[in-house]
Amino acid sequence: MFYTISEVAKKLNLSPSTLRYYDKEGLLPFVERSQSGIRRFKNSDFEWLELIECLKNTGMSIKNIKKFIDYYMEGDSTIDQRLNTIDNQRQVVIEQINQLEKNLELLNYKHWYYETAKKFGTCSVHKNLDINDIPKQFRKIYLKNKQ
Amino acid sequence: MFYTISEVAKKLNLSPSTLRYYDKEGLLPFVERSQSGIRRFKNSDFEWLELIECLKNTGMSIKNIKKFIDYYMEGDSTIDQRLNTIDNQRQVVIEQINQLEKNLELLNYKHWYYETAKKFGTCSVHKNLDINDIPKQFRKIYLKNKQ
DNA sequence: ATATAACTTAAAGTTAACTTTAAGTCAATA
DNA sequence: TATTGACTTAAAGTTAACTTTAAGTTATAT
Repeated sequence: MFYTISEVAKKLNLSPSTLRYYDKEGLLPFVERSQSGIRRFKNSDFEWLELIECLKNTGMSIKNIKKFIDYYMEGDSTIDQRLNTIDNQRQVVIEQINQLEKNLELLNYKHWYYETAKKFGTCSVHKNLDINDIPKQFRKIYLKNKQ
Repeated sequence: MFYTISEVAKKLNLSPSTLRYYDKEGLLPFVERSQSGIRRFKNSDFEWLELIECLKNTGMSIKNIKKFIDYYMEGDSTIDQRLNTIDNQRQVVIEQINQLEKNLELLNYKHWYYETAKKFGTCSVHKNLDINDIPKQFRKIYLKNKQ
């Protein structure tokens, strides 16, 4: 069972030209062609595309994704390098999640800040707020911002 | 207490030219200047810079950050819009974390895949693996990839 | 007073990751 | 057989977010 570039693009919510660009950059050396040069994507290609999307979405550059694909094309002698790349990226993702959770805390604080301001009709309510009016989880950041 | 652009850059791990670029794009209208035109950052400016970094790190464009700052400069009449922007971004971040956690699952699977391949010295070990050799959490994705 | 290091602006340059365009080929249907 | 729509490549264009450069001003230490 084969898929055309448009079918694959639709499935992955990419544009055909993006897939052609990936191919040009060396990310899809395993994709076969018909006699006349048309790309014929197999089911097993989707596993690769999923990994490429994963690496891309977690911030790896096209160039570094290509390095990984190149390792793959080299065969079993590069298992170590591929394991390293994966483990590296796992750490990257863990760090990204931690960072996003910190960002979310700040946004939660700002949500409370503007909710409160909305209730009182003015941001100046925050100038004379008692510490007990502030939800516990926001007290630290509230005081830090007051300095 | 005032800070120069280099001091602020150092504290935030940005370059001075990035801060000047942000200023040019309208992100720092609250930063004061000395008589001779040199930027004088106050302590309260750091709260803003922290929020700008937060919005930037969670994917908001400079243009949309500027919109938020513009709302702020307009005063209390824009509390609603600012609350909306914050709530929107909270949803964005929650979605990003969910996505990253999915990505991490795939990377964890690939880690196991290459760890196993490393143990056996070849990726072809995965061709004739029994279902019981596969950690439970990876069975679904393993079978999906096999098709 | 002078050197030096940090500041200023405006404008041009860079980079990554696409996206579009132009010109052409191929396959299926009326 | 002719048209239509999908495919192809190469190359140029786009966009966001910086980054660098050039030319000049200011503040501080000797």
